[in-house]
Amino acid sequence: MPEGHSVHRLARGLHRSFAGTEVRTSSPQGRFSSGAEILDATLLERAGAWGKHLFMEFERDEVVHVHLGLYGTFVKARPPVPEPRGALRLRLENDEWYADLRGPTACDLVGPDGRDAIIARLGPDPLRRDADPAKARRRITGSRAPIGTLLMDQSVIAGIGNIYRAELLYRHGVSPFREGREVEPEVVDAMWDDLVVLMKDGVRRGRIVTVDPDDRGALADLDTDRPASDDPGLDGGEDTPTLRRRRRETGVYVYRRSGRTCLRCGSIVADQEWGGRRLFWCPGCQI
DNA sequence: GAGCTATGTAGAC
DNA sequence: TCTACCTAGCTCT
Repeated sequence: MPEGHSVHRLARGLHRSFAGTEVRTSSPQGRFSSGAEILDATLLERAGAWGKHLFMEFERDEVVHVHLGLYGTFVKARPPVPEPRGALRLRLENDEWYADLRGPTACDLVGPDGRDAIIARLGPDPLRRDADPAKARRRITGSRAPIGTLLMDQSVIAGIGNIYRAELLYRHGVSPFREGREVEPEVVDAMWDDLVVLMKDGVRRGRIVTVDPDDRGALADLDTDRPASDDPGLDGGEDTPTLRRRRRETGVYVYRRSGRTCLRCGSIVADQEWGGRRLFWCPGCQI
């Protein structure tokens, strides 16, 4: 599910399985046929991510840029390699692994200059060691745009999506409608530091959890009639539809919890359509 | 099984 | 501002 943490996780997985090997490439769907033909049997040197953008760098300065968009998937598995089905944009194969890319917004051969041009449009990425949070602070505290809009702008911070936006603003008590310049610089810095921790945790878990451990039981009580402590395996291991649902419900404070009770103040979590996306916030806690 | 919804962006108009 | 992308999890029947 493509917010920045999942793209980084994906890039690491592809790097581990394909870097240093000659990769067979194909585009059964046909929409990346020319690229797949050029890349076939070429050495993959590295895979990496910047925000929600994935880059696979091959020998001879060939670079593939992938953006999963809203519902793209890139799934890696061990052979036997199944017959292609559906709209399979790109398949990577070596002797140990194969990986199938479906439904991306972007899958292009861009070269080093194209990669650099894409990165130049992006703001600092909290998951990268070379990130400069001062750039994000300057963009936010110098803007009249609402902080809820700024956080989703990938040129301000790369990798945040709708969930991290909603949860980060909640955790810091900031209304999404407050102008960027009205948010104190020390609050922006605290939000950045928090985001680094949350997104690293997201990479490790493979899912977004923003609720502090002490709050999880209380939130589960609000969302269901049963205490969370009755549910071993809530934090991993066992995987059933019920557990998946309860993990999602207890993993976030406000995202897709509209109409439910805020854990901290008892207000009803609100939502509205805003800039083409659904916005979730607590009118009591976030000012 | 059908229908709905969504963690997003690029490009056309 | 609208549409394409055309997946996959969830809810309802």
